[in-house]
Amino acid sequence: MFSETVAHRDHGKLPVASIFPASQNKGFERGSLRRVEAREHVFCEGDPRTHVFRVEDGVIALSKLLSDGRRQIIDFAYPGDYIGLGVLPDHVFDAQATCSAKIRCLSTTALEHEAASDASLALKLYKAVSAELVAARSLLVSVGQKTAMERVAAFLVNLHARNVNGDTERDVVKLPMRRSDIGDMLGLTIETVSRTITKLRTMHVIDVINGTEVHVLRTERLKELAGE
Amino acid sequence: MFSETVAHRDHGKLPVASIFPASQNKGFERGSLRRVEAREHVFCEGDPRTHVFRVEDGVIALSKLLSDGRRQIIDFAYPGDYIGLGVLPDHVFDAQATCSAKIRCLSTTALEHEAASDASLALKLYKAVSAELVAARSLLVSVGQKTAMERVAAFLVNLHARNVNGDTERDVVKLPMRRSDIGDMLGLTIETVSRTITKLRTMHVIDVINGTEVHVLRTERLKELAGE
DNA sequence: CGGACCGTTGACTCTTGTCAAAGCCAGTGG
DNA sequence: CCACTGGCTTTGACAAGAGTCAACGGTCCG
Repeated sequence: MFSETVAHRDHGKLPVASIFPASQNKGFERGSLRRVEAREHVFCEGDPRTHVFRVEDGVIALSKLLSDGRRQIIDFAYPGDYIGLGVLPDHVFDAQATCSAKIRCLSTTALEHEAASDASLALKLYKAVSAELVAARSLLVSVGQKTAMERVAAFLVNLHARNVNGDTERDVVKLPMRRSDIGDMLGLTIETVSRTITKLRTMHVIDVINGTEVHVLRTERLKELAGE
Repeated sequence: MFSETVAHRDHGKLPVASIFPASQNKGFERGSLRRVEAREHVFCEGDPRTHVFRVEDGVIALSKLLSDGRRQIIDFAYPGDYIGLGVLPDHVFDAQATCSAKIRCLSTTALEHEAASDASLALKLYKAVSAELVAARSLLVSVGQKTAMERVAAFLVNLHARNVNGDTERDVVKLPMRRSDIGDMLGLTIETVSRTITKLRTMHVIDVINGTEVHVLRTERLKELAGE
């Protein structure tokens, strides 16, 4: 069913920043590593929330589905990000790899048990979720108020700011997801996403290689187009 | 003429809340009460985050502005809700009363100092922010994927579920905000909001008294229209 | 080579936005 | 008491941005 695609072997150093205190971790750092193929689900909405995951490699799309199949991607989780935090017993969204990925699995019960007596850990959870909240609201502003051009530009600026490539190729933004993923995140169709990217190309603001690698030619112009 | 047009961003007049000793502060219990007139700002984006507030009465709209004036309301805070939680030193959105309101002011520094050594308080913060995150993502799904009718219906269902009126008048939903506030939350214009509400009336799903009091006539139908 | 999948492009449709005018209600002042 | 004013909502006519449907093209892989 899932064909074996060739693994990325080139993943560089992983972000060390962890919400789990190294000094007193009860094995949190060593949760089992799991490989997830492109399009494979890590978990679905409604699944019991037995684990929290840290993305080690690849990208995980977090999404919610309507009954008729419409999908809203609420976040992309990149290496170093945690997914599945929260206080509810079940997951409230789907998590699905957009490309081949690796994730570390961490026990929810152990985490919560630890947090109940460790204020600094609880505060780290607080901060992690607060950061997610800021991101969600930022996306909400895009989707609620911006034009297609502004949304796509803001999306690219956002990816650009993450600087996933490290210092080399500062102005190259990889798009490790399909047009449909971008569209489902921005509340646009794949056709509109495609047309908008084409327009950015004709405006010489970006260049696109193989449809997946965006070269930002005019950063400031792109930021202007992102609409504040 | 002393009507409520006090306040375009008059946060310079923000009264300083009294700071209760941290030792007595079980996090959320104390703080001075402040009255906020309709349209008055509690704080603005960029203001130093010196206080967290609990809504005691009325409704506070939390919003973000684009440079050209477009506004996205990211949440309505009702009595019992907290506003201004987070980890950043400054506020990242505006908070503005949609109608006359009362709020309790709580010192940020006292709260954070307390939370640093009290895991249960820190966990409460974690849970409060997690709940905000769930709400923000739910709104994101509406704005990103739903039609105008579905958004308005979902908005009404959401208010209906809060059951602000207590047990009496279970199917009456007060709208203590303007059409422009609803529109800015749902990513619609006031005209579209108005037309959609009119359509719901002609469908006999709701009835509207004085434009501000919605009687839900067919709850199930309204939920269907909300699109899952 | 052929098929599956994805992205691009074009023609056309339609929901929602824009602009404009009228209605409604509350508060005010003659 | 009633006309006037201002803020907000409703309604209508029209425009436009994004969606829909369809065809084509490129790439990967068996």
